[in-house]
Amino acid sequence: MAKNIKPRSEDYAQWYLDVIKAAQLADYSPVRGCMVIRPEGFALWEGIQRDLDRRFKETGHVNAYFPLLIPQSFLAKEAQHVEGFAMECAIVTHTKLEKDPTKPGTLRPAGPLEEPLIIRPTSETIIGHMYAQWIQSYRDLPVLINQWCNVMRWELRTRLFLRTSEFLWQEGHTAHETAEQAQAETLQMLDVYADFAEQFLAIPVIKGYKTESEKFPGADTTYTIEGLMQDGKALQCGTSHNLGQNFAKAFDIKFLGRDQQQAFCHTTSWGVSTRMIGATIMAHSDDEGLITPPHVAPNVVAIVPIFKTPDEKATVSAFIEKILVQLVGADEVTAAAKRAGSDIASFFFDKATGQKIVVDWRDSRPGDKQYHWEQRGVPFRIEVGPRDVAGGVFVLKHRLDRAKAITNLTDVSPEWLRGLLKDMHTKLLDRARAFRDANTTVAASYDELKSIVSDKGGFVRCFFKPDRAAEAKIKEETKATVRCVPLAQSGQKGKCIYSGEETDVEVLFALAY
RNA sequence: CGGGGCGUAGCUCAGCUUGGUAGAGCGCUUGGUUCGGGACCAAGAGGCCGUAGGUUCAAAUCCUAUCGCCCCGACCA
Repeated sequence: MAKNIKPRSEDYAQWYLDVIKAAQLADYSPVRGCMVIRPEGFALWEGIQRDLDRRFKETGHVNAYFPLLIPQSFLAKEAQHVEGFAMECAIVTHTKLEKDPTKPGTLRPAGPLEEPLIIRPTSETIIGHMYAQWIQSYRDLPVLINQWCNVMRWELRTRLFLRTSEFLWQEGHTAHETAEQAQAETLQMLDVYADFAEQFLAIPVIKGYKTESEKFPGADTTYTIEGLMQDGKALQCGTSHNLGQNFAKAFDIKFLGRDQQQAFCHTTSWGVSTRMIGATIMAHSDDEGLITPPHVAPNVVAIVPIFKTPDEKATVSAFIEKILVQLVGADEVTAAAKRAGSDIASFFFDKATGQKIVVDWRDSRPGDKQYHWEQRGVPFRIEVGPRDVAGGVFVLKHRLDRAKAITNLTDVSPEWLRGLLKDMHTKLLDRARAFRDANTTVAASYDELKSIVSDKGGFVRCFFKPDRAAEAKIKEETKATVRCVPLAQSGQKGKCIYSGEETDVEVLFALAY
């Protein structure tokens, strides 16, 4: 058992932090609410970027970059937007520092700006401003741009990856000729996100739309993918907004239409953030530490040699080289030998994704190394000792179920490993889906909702007529919120658990991060 | 911003009540014995006790101020 990780059953929040610390994914920074993403954690983000970016390109989008700083006045142009973000904006008010004569050794701001700048909490406003200049005619549409960047929201309470003051994300911003096109784009990107979450990170998600009280400030409709974490709390994993003509009107994004009339564009925006890393951790990991879904894992296999004498080391090393040649090819083994490196040798298993196989030659005990790679979530470990070499086999250890399998060297090939990785992905997704389904409960009354939320947790599915006041009251009484109105509706009618009125709307309630 | 708690070695903390030469465990370095799931022994490096005042012969310890952090709530991807 891991001695540096608190079990989930004892303290789920501490477990989450322990897993991050043990896997060295992130660290606290000197600035409150901000985190340092360490190499192991950033590798996960790079994996997410790689796969999502491909999906964006495949759906016709291109990347661009807009500035970090936004004129303060921009934020005021869209009424709902101000309401939503004004409270959490960091503001730049000065252009330089100068020595403070009243306090020797300290600096003070100088050169006040005429108009303060805000650090983007999201970029609808500045992008809207630019789109207004770029779009003149229906021939300029659609505009399909994404940007990868950081944003800042001065959060009151922060948690590594799940909610930090500064976070990394991508934000797609599109402009369309018609409402139908904007709606199609919004739903298309929701599908992209859902498919990405399930097929890349093995996180099953529910597609739905947000109620009025939960939607993005300035959107007509906010769609969401909602995941369920192992403690029974929901996590919003990504959002796709149909902004209607709200921002087009606020930023004057107009075009001359096919009918020779000026018209406002219909715009969308959609994003996922480093929160996805938090979701991945919480959806899959166990009391032994991180479990990395195979597609995002920077290292897919860690090889641990076992030896005592120099002779044994030579024997084991030669055998490991055979394994490597069969997995990555002789050329890559040669190339890797030339790369400057530490005692941990690494070999590209897949050059397209950058995923590697590592061999841990560090001077420490095999047990230490097992824990080391296990806690970092490496999908598979291979153990090679003198006894194995004698039999032409090695020990394969599965991170997911911690199973051991004696494996013949002759079975090893890239297809063999790809099969293992694919199988692990399927098992992870199935396990998470089974958990989600087992923790989705139907409630027929408000009392049932209350008892499920407080006793069992998870998603509570029920008939509910979305209503701002009712939702506020329910949140006050149960802390649960409407996570979404699932797109998959039964089509039946029932009584709203709160008002008792007949409705055909079914929603999911849950406690949320 | 309300309510709690805490600032002492890289980390987790003891010492403070009742002032008197700075401590432990983990981690780190070196050497040896080890090595198939977190080894052991020995030696060693590492601290303006958050910061600034005050009381005192003497302050990590008492007093005052200040800064910062963590937890619980309100806000949120």
